[in-house]
Amino acid sequence: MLETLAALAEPNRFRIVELLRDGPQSVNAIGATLGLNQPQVSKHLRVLKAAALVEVEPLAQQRLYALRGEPLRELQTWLDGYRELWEERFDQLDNLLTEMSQAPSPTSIRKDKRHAKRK
Amino acid sequence: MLETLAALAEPNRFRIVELLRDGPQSVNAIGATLGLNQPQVSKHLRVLKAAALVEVEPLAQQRLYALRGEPLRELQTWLDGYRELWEERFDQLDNLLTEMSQAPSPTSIRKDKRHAKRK
DNA sequence: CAGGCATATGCTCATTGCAGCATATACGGT
DNA sequence: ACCGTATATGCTGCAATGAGCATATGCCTG
Repeated sequence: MLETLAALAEPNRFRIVELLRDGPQSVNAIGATLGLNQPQVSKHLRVLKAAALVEVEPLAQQRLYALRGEPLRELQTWLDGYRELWEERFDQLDNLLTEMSQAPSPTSIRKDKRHAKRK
Repeated sequence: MLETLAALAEPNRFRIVELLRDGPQSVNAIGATLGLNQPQVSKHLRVLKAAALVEVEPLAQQRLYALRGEPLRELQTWLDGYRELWEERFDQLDNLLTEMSQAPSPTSIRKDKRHAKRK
């Protein structure tokens, strides 16, 4: 997960991923499209491959890099655990503040109350 | 988007986000839970705030940091554009290869993970 | 099998980013 | 006003990382 995020966080790698969304590409094709030098493309692809975000298929002397969905799917799954943050209507922070604003003694701050929202 | 990814890609920040999933926390509470020094927590929170992943609400001398769903939602939306990669059955790479490989020599599927080391 | 194309690797340099420590600032209680 | 608590900021050192350039490796074709 962290590896996926780190791989995607780099601007050029992000662009590569977006480019590969439309189908596999050769290293040179990627470099030409994005205006990157070939060695740099290879290095970025190496990182993406280490993160399992791409797979390679040699074709003649070329290497066709294709996007792999699995890591992205895992990201999706992880994000699903946070859906409640925008799907549900109640604002945790506001609730908490409203709740303790009527509590006169702030010395005893109980942080966890009913925030356990099921997961 | 890139900022969101970069913010999440850092291990400790990732842990902070996961921690804040269960509700707002003060800086010290976060540090205590995750075993981080206070200054470092503040710095990480700064990055998270710059990425709009958290919001602050001052309470007495404390600052309560709460998770914001919006950036995560945007990530979700972005990922939705890649759903086809794992939801649909057809494999783009295989299609492409089959299509353009009228070359009789079968592109031998040898998945050699190790690069040939230079001698 | 020599030569050329496509890609990978090695090296250096510059930048970035995180951790640690010290210190500054904000706020509340006494 | 003074002190303690809570948090933020500044500075330094160090490790990681990306870009550029040169070069090695792999593979096809004549």
